Amino acid sequence: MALAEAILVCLTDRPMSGYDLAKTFDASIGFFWRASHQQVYRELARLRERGLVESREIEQKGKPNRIIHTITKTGKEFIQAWSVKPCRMPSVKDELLVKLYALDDVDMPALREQLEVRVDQHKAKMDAYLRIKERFYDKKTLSRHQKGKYIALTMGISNQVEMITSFEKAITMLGEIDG
Amino acid sequence: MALAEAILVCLTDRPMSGYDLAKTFDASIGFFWRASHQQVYRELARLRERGLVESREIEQKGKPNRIIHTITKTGKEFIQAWSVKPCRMPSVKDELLVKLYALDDVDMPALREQLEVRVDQHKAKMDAYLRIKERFYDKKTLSRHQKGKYIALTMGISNQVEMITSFEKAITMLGEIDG
DNA sequence: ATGTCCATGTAATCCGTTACATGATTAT
DNA sequence: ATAATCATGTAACGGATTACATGGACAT
Repeated sequence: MALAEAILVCLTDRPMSGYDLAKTFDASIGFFWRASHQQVYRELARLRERGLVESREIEQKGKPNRIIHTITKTGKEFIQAWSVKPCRMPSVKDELLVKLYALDDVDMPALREQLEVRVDQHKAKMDAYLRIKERFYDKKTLSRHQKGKYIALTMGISNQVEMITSFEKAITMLGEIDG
Repeated sequence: MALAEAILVCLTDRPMSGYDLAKTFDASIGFFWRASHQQVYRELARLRERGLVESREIEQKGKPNRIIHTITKTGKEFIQAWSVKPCRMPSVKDELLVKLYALDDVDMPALREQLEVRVDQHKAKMDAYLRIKERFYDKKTLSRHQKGKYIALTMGISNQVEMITSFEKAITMLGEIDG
């Protein structure tokens, strides 16, 4: 239920359209909270109803008009209040680990291939994060505003590294069983 | 959408009641796929309709009757087929990282406390995993059936370790900003 | 007395995914 | 020609969460 909050957080940075938001949920903040464009549009409608954002249409020629959403004072109070509330552990749901867990009843070559695909996916993510880190966050000049994003990104990177090494180790351990 | 599969995987181990399943989704397999007892009961009804499990009631005195679910031949074929299909990346949703990301608009002492709570939660999880590993999986005598669970558990542990160190690092980095 | 364990579920609501829908502009 | 980008959404479905509901046994 933190989609509302995540959207408001994005809007504290600058006013944005639903389209812009959908894109940032596919990158930057999307590394910690994913959402599709449909979810974003639906949630924006709700936020508007609750008075947490204000929206105005901007005419464009040759392109569809944009609807720019701005966080309201109530919206800012809302995220302040949210920030103090304790939050839950993220729920774990990893189908690949379920397959590993079920090793006995699973097609082994297929599983091994899926593990390798997974390693590659984590490598791709890691590369993407590293590129962003190098491009946008020069360690010497970090404003407080950037700092949080920098720390979160750093955690994202070390998390990917850990995933890569531990899936690779899993592949080795599998090899030992029937190799 | 892998709850059905996760339940079937549990039932390959031994026939179980919904209550038993709900408990294992709160431990063992629940480390990789969480589900509440309501979800389990609903999914069991569907699996029965699809002929993937068979259920029979067992009378008890002094306690409510148990309904024991057994995986059918069709059920076993179903998980074989599932095991070959590629699976998705787990979706990331971590409210605490969103708060870190939004550092500028957040109550700092509250955030720091939440980070510390989080470190403790990961430590508790790690301890729980380690205890299970020691109790049930003696490295020298691992059947193929145990092996997958052992590898998955090992990954769970190193994942927790990584979380602990990287959240601790985040706390240190936060301290540097205004300490 | 109070609470926890056993064991089953229903109902309501909310969140997430998939598919559908439009239509001009720009790049290959 | 074909596809991607910009920009907005709706509709249907399914998964997840929260609350409600029952009722005996047993421990503190």
